[in-house]
Amino acid sequence: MGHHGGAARHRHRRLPHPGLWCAPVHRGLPDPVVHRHGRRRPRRARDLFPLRPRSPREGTRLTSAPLPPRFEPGAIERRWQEAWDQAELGRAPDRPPTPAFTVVLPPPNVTGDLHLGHFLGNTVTDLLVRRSRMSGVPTLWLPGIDHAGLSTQVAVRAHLAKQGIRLEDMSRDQVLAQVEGWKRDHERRILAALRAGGFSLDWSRYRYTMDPAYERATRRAFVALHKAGLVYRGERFVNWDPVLQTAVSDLEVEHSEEPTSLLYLRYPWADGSPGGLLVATVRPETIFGDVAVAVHPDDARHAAAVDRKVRVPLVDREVPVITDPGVDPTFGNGALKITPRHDLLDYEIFQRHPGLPMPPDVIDADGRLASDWVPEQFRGQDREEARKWVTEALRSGGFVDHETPYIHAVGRSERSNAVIEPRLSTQWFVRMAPLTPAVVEAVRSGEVRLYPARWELSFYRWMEKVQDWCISRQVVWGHPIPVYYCPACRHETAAEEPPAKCPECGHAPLTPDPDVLDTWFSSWLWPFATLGWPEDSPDLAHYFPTNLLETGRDIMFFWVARMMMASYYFLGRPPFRDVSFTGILRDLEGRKLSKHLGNSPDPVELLHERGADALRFALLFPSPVDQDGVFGLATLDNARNFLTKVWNLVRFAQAYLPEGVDAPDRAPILTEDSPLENRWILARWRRTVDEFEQALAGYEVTRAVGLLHSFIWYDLADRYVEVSKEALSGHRGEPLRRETQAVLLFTLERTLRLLHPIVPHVTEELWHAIPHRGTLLALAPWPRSNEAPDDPEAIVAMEVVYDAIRTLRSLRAGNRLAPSSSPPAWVRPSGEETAEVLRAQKALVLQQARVGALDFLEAGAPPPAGTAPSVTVHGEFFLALPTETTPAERRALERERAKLSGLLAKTEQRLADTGFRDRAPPEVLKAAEEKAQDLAERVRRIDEHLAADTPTGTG
RNA sequence: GGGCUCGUAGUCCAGCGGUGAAGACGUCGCUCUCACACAGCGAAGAUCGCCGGUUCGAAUCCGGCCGAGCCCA
Repeated sequence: MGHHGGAARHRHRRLPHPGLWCAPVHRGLPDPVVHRHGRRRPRRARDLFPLRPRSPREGTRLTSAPLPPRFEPGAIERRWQEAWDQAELGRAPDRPPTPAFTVVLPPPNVTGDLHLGHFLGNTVTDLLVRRSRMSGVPTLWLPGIDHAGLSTQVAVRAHLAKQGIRLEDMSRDQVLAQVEGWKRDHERRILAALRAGGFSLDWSRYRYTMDPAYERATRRAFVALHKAGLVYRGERFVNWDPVLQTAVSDLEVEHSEEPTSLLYLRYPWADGSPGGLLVATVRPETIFGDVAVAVHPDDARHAAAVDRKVRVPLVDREVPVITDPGVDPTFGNGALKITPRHDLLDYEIFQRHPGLPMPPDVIDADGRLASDWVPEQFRGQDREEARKWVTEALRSGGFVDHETPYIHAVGRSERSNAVIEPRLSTQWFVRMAPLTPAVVEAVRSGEVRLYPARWELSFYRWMEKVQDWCISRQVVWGHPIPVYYCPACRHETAAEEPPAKCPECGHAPLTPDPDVLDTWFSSWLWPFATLGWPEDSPDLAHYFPTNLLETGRDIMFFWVARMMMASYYFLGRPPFRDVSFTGILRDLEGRKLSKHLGNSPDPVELLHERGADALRFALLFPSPVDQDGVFGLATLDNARNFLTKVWNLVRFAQAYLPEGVDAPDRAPILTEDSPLENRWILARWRRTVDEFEQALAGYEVTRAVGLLHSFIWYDLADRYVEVSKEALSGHRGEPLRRETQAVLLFTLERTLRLLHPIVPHVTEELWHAIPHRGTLLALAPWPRSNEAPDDPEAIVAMEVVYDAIRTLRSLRAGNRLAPSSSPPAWVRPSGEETAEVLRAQKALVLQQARVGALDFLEAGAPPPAGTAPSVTVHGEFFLALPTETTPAERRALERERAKLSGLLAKTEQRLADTGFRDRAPPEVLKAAEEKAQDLAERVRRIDEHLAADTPTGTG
């Protein structure tokens, strides 16, 4: 494997690492269900209403054996991953017949391993990608990795240091060999992790930022920008990392506030007059590079000092006192020493005063004092160390007037944590200003949308003040800068291929630029370079612009913004339509999950312990994707419990579905006689699909997953299954049994399809355990809500029924009735509609509330004796009690009364308010009036019950 | 210094102008009822950070304060 040498020849059309994860690849699809334990399926039936008889040609699979009682993810996940590979599930067509849905994977850095954040982003993407694929849209999710130049070299450097080897002591080739080895190792681990997560990537299009074609694209971009004058070389202030000895970009510097000491130094007057000028500094070690002392022109305190000369302490060099508006008069004493090579502000002031001499670097590339401007005894000392020694010397020389504690803004290199040394040096830069307008306009016009949209503000703000981007790095690992210098005429040539001789003077050979490019200079081409740019490739035509970028907002500026710049510049089009920012995962203490803090579990380990599906579900379910989310082990337990629930739901269905059932092609046609629960579950399913889709359209993944979760658990499992058991057992007649089987199968099968993009493995397994059509769930058509009928009345009616059931159950539990007892109950419905529903669904109430009878009371009829009452929105319920009303029950009634009369008072108060009557919309007014009536009625009834006091006997 | 986000039951969070403030974990009862105790049923638990304003009406909008976090200099 090693390098992707093939990349240059044709586009990759092979699994990148055969043998990497697929032990022997199985030839066909795996046998779906070959479980050994479990009960034998009961019953047989044929001619199922309204299913058609099974026809053998249609690939319908039968339940071959019951599922084991417990869900064990390990073997199942491996099996289906192999099946998907075998089917080349992720592979996008070369010539998609219809517009495609494209996502590029943010390429993980070969620096390290995947962390949970990657898994979160990938799970969200896989959800959308699988859904798109099932919807019949040609779908491409393109994987790849990033060489991550500087950070990988730093990682390898640290790794070698542990063995006592200094990277700096190795030759360039040795370093490259080391880094290559590291890359191969991590690439293997990253790819194995991606696969274990069940992510349906198109491995045939796998890319690497250093494969030859990609390198060529990077060179093309550089040369084109160079030609356009947007890439230039110049001596500028850069952020210098003295440990890694390279320049880094502004974004790679992390700012923090650190305590230090502010020294007030007395610079003696050059003419020998007593006293001197007080100059405050936190960096006394740079004193040797001073060329002036500056004060603000309006600063009256120092007016007399202007144009005089002072002596730099310790070296006695004479420097002028100058004025410059850039001086902050509130800092220290208002006098600033000017060290042009070691501070950006000083440099700017220096440039406005042409008479000043340019000093040498008094701090060299590795952060040590150097140059003949530095007294011999300090040369070679490290900055930190030198600060102490110089301070000491200043003190003993009597130059320190006083010192104060000071909070200093310090920039540290993201990679080495070394304090950044601002340094004047010759580097390559990208001119950003010409690249930003198209990008800002894209977001403003909505051509590119950010989710959540509130990040747009930070986006604009950054764009407005973006500085030129330093892209040269003085390291080994990376894309060489494609510039060649002529030793003879000094001409510099930027070219995609090394020129044989100097195009100016014909001299040969030329000297290549020794530096490499910032990693992001290749990453910013990712969405189109992976599709074949700069070639006019078919993939670019079919799959670009991409539809979605799912990434962390920590790289919004590093990557997202820059990709947009590159894409608009090179292709004149956006790189993607939607950008969805994944939240940041936190632990229970609210800390960011990070390797550094040691609070970040290894996702691969979790995955092996708990299964990919559980991990995926845990990441999506309680973790707001657009906010930051909390991740803990409780979350994983939750996920496991849910998956077990689904598992058992299918086991239940298996047990009640007869042999020989065909897959549900469409929803069963219900009739006038169909029971409420069948109408209801289909209507609920339909509504769930609608809401699910709506949530996903706005990338509200958490909400979408939550909707499905509660539908499955509370509607399907808790209610429908419980209610339909009677019918499924055949106790309500054969036609109803067949209809209920059909409804159950349809709902379950379609729900597994909906759930599949979230937890693909277990749903694939379960789908194969029930009648279905097709070879893989992953390839089954995406459900449409209108497959099931809309039936709002059924939904309302079921709420009424469950209110009754809940009320009666509560009375049972509150009065400690034996579970086996089934006392009679009465209801006085609050209205005719409720009465009608309850009358029609009486059997359902009896069964679910376990009451022996439910009789309806007339409006004026006295409450039955010996009963416990409860009053709800839908009516008064009475449950016969074996004994008299308990004090506990009386207390419950009193509490209910207090609550209701409180509400009533509030509502009446509102109604009495003329402002409310005049200004509130009529429907709100009406609702309030009805509510007041209802509350008053219920309070009155409770009062009746309380007044009746002791029941007269047993019902 | 500039900007952004978040403070809702013991914990995590939903709701973002009119619903008796949703759910999950945890807690407390009762059930090992023939898919599931990784479960079911029932119950308790919240002055929606504090102060003021706008409005007929505020958890929801505005201002201030207090607390937590993030980003940019």
